[in-house]
Amino acid sequence: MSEFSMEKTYNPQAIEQSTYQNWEESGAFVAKRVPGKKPYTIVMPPPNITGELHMGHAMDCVLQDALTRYHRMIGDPTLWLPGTDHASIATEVKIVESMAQEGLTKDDLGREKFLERAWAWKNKYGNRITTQLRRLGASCDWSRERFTMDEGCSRAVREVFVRLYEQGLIYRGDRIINWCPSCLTAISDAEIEYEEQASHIWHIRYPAKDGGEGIVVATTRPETMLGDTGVAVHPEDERYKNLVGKEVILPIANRAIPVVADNYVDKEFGTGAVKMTPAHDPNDFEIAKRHNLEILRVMNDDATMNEHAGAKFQGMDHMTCRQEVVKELKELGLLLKVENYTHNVGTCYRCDTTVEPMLSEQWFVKMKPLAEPAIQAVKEGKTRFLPDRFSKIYFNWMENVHDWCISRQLWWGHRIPCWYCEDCDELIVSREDPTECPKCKSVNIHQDEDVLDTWFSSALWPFSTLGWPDETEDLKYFYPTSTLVTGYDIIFFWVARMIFSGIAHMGEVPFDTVLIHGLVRAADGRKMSKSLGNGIDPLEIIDEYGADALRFSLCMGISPGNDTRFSQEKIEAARNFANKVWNAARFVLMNLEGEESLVGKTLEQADSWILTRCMSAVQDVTNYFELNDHGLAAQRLYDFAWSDFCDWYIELAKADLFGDNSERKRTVQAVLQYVLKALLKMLHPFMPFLTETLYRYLPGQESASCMLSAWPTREESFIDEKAAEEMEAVMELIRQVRNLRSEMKVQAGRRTRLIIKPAQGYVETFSWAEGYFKRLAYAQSVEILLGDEKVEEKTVSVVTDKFQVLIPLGDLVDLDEELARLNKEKDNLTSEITRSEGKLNNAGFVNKAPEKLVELEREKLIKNKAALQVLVKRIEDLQA
RNA sequence: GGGAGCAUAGCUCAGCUGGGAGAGCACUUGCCUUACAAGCAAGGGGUCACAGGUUCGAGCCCUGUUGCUCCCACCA
Repeated sequence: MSEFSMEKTYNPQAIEQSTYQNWEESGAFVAKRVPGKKPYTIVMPPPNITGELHMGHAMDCVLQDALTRYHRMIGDPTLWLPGTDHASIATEVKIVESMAQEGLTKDDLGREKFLERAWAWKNKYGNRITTQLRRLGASCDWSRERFTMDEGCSRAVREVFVRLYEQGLIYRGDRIINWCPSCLTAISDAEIEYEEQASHIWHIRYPAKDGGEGIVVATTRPETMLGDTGVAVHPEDERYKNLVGKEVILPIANRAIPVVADNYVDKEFGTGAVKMTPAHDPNDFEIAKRHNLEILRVMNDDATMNEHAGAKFQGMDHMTCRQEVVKELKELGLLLKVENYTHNVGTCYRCDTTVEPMLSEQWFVKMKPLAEPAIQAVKEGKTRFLPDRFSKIYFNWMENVHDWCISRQLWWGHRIPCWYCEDCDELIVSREDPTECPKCKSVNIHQDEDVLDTWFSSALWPFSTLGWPDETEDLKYFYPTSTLVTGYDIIFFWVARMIFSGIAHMGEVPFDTVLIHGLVRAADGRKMSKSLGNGIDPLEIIDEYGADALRFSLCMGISPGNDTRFSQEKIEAARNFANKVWNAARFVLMNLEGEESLVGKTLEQADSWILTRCMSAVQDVTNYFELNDHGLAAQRLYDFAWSDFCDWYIELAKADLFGDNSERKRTVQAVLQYVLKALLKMLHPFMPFLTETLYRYLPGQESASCMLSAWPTREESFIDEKAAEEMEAVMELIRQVRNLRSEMKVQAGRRTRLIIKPAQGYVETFSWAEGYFKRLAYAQSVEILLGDEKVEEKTVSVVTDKFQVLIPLGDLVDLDEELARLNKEKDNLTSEITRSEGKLNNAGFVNKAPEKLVELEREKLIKNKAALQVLVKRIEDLQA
């Protein structure tokens, strides 16, 4: 035995940082273009620089890293491109918050100073994030790291904006947009979250101008009536036919407004009459356009009422105004009814403030022409979603998409490349910053104050990061990318937009496969969130349990697209597994004497068994990686490592390792080495630190780096099903003996004789396995009985289709108990036989089931019948 | 209003194209057996939500029902 020494317990802290540094410095993460060879490419969903990484990022990162490492090992030129996102609104909100603690506002600083702060923020948090990714073990190509606001990405943004503008796909116009009164910016439809709120629906009478009853409208936002410029009814509504074309008086404001007929109105809902507030409701806006109604905005940007609401309400917050309006209507006797009503209220996804639909001049992307080819591409399978059900979500969104509001009244982001001429009103959209108006040559031009929606730049990520609009070598080689790994929560925000952008600007979809994963939830199933305070910091977990344990716990037992819960038990189980692998390797390494090859070795059943199992694991794990199913791959490895390799083969190997047959010893050393190496390689995508460390301890020249080693392949010559099956029989006997001893409460250390009567064909098998029985089944001696000899001693026994084993236990044997046990066994066997016979007597089964299955059933029946015979005889003997 | 997911052991979840229900944790029992007590061995525990249907055969496919979760949607 060598002087080899490893800690008894795996200590990840001791190795992780230096291992990572070693990888990174070696340049092993840097992707190389290999002409003629198809690359494997992943662009990392860039984390926001708003703060720290959370568990969701960790999961996303780990899944990508596992795929990256797998593909690197199977020999693909592999690129995993990392980066971060400026996250315009989210970051700006954070910065404004931090400024508020110093008593500062944006206006105190001014745009320039504010942007200085923002860049400082970016440097701080951007670095923090990349550090965190390194701690997780992310093997991404840092030499290609990008930021959505770096020079290249900004150039791409500008190019796309100008192109789309030139193609008429970007336009500026007055539309109803979602306005966040707290962030003071427009936001897109996708940035709204709906919350169900208990509220009321107010029924208000608008008297007729000619003094008649007028009309009753229903509304959930009474304060907006101040901006009403009409009332709409259904054209076929008999109740209101006589009012259409006439005017009613808008109470409080005392303005006369027309009643119009429009098909949009639902006769059945409310009173069947809808007040029209075109400046504060998208539907009303559309109807107003059809009927040339006036558009009157009554709210300021901060959701207070403006001068159009009337002197009484001007400057009042709209919710206060609501109360006042209701009060006044009541006094006027025009408030007919107040009903309880719950409805969905849109809120800002960044600050949770209720958004107000408002008329505003903004920039938009015309979506229809972009969406159509994007729908087509996924329908044709050019990009496939995994799991497939997410393509439905994608289609549903794409097919109903509205024009995309892309301008934001913020400072942190890509400034809109548009200038206005103050002299001739010319609008200049340009790739280069203009110095004068191209039309009137005036130098009095100023740039649009707004920035672009943050998703405008993320939409270009798969190609802007590779150098577009330049035709770089990277772009030509790595685009389109292979797999996009992301959570289902950003399919609309991001995935959909990347797909149409890729098609529009590259002429090709950006990736083959979109692998969607679920959310990481807290142990109780709730979402991890800052407001609940139940978030878990991945770094804390790494500090305590190690990165590999975290990684494995995020992969084990997950299924594609489904949420998973993060719990103490899971991380501990993963940590224990890492420790198990560590110790298995420690044991193997302690018992090696240099490299030992399998070439020329004579394998015994146990060796063939583990090699056959190993090949099966190689095949399965490879297959699971190809299917992008991390959960199954991790599970398969766990079982193979723990059950097959540790619990069985290492235990079986001890007999030879500690024995005096040097040839056997060397064979077992070779097998242990081979299987351990294969195991470490397959585990590497999940547990890179542990496997890399152990791998480098292995003797042999291939062992410079696990990360750069070749993925194991299925070696047909190692597969010996017959030997494996014999070994299974031996293992079965060992289990049965252990079971019997346990049931009989045999003292743990007590050794006994084993008397084995092999079934036909198993004589050899059990003869050579004597050593294993001694070691693993507490046998003092093993007797193989070939005939029908009666055993006179008091024994307990087990009968299976492969053997009968008898254990003389002297006083421990209670004859009645043993008989009862055997009779129970007999019942089991009998019912098994009945079941088999029933199946085989069923013409349907015999004729229609696969032949192989029928044959198996027949064999089973024959074996069970034989076993039953033995059992019956045994019972008779005992009773005699 | 539309769509999706989930329902399997006490808990958390696997279960590939249908062919005798699995893991981890928890629980019971016995073990410090010279890799590992973060361990070893053995064990208990499940009408696979419910009702129909297809099939020789259903946890798996089809229809419906119930319960929970989520997403989308401009009904005032």
